[in-house]
Amino acid sequence: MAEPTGTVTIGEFSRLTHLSVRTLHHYHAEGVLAPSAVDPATGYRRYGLDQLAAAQLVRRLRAVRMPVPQLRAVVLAPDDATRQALIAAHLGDLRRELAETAAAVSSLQSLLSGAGSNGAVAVSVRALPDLSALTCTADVTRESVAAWCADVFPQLYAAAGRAGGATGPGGACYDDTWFEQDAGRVTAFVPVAAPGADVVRGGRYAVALHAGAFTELDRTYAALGREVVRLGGDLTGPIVERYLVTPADTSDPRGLRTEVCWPLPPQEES
Amino acid sequence: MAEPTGTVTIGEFSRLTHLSVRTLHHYHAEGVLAPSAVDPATGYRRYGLDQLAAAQLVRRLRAVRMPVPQLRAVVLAPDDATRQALIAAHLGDLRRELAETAAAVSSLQSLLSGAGSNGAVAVSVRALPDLSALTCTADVTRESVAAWCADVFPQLYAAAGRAGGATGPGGACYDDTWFEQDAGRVTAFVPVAAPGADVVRGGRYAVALHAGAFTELDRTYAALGREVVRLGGDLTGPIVERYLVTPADTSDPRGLRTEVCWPLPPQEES
DNA sequence: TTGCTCCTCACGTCACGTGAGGTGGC
DNA sequence: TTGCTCCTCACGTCACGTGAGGTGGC
Repeated sequence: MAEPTGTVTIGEFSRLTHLSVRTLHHYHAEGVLAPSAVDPATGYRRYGLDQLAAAQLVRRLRAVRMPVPQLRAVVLAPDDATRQALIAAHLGDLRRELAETAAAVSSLQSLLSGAGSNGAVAVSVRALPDLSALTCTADVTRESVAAWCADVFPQLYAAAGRAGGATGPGGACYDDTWFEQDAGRVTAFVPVAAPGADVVRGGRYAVALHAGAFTELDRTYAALGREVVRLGGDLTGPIVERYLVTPADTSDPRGLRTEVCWPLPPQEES
Repeated sequence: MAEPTGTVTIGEFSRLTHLSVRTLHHYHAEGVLAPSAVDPATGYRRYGLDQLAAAQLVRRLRAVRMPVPQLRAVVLAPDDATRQALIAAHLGDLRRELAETAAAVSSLQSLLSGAGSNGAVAVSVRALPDLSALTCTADVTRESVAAWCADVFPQLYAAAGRAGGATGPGGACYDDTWFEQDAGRVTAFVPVAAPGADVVRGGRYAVALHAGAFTELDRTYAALGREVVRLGGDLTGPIVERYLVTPADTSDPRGLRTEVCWPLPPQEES
């Protein structure tokens, strides 16, 4: 009893869906919305009226910025549960994106309002001792580093507990290219007294205490780096962050405390 | 008494600002963040530490997706008031964008929940008479059409009042390419009894009543277009929308009522 | 002198928009 | 037969990322 559904040209389908002809070409090439028939001689496309529902869905998913490959996965989904899961996953991404934008806006406003501006960051010079510590090293990108830390630090602290307890706050070493590339080798560590542990090399460092969210760290980095230059440093070498108050300790980003340690060249004799 | 501020290489500046070297190259080429000096022999760039503040601002503005040309306008702004105004304008754009995304999400959800789905749209066939009306025609894009209507309809209704009053709801004719190109010629009209007015041509139309926000119109268009095809129409010719309940009448988008009229070919004799 | 940093092309990405140049359908 | 629609390249957009291939600085 299914009504035979008619078929229409690409121009007509364009007017029905409010998708441009070029966009329909694109979706055909990408396998997102293939016409129901293509004339083998002329290449003319015909679309079925039963494709209108899919076209509406595609239009709305693009309106919420779903990437085309995911779009294809949605329309090719074998069943409705899969489809719903893909869409829900994207809406989750979108929610995170919006939260990041909101955070970026307030970060911008705090920069403009000049809160804690211009050298309010105190920088000290310290000789940090070698530390015996439990460590974990991996190649991490900036966008995955928060998740990686949330995964690895509980494990390190648990292991430290079994080895007699942590003897100081945990931290991480970042290859200096990490801050140029937004990706690279990171070593997380938790200091312990156990003799068999790894060693985190100490040395002479310029140290600044950062109070607040990790997204604001660049302000502390800039102030600290300025001092490093003044002290004759060349801004190379692995940077150490020590997490004094972490997201595991407080849910208020303003309560976070992070020590940033930038290596200095060995002190000259004078 | 100004401290002489040192200068650093591009790699060092990259580590200080968390902007990649390639990004700094790009901002130099675009005139957003030019280095304080370029070695004429080698092309090596040097950045001043006094450029750190500008770099931080640029980084935050990009984090809220300000386009690079606007970025340049911000850093080149002659005074702080101009700068603040440009930033505020962008934050306004951003707010509108977020509102649109939120609307698109709820539109998607209403599509998925199947509210008013599958042919719940009633389509009737009517012969519309020629109308004498006050009109206003312009080339308008989809993104500017709401603002254009909000501008032009009050003027048309005011003029209609001086001409004896509107004799029916206002509306607009859209060239059929408008829905393919998202841009084109639109004629807004308000019917009046006055003899000297323009004439909006009538004819045989398939008509559907759309209840709800304009962003949901594509669903009514699809259902209506399906009927037009069934009735032998070829989906060409100018489409008429008549605004029975407009944003000027209600602040609840669900209360909006729009009649969509798609032209049909002249009735065949049988 | 050896690495390391820096340089300039130049192509790739993403989702289409925009002609260019040519052909089919009524 | 004349317009109109449709077709396929192919380049442009935007903000960089990613090598390629070569040179300067310590």
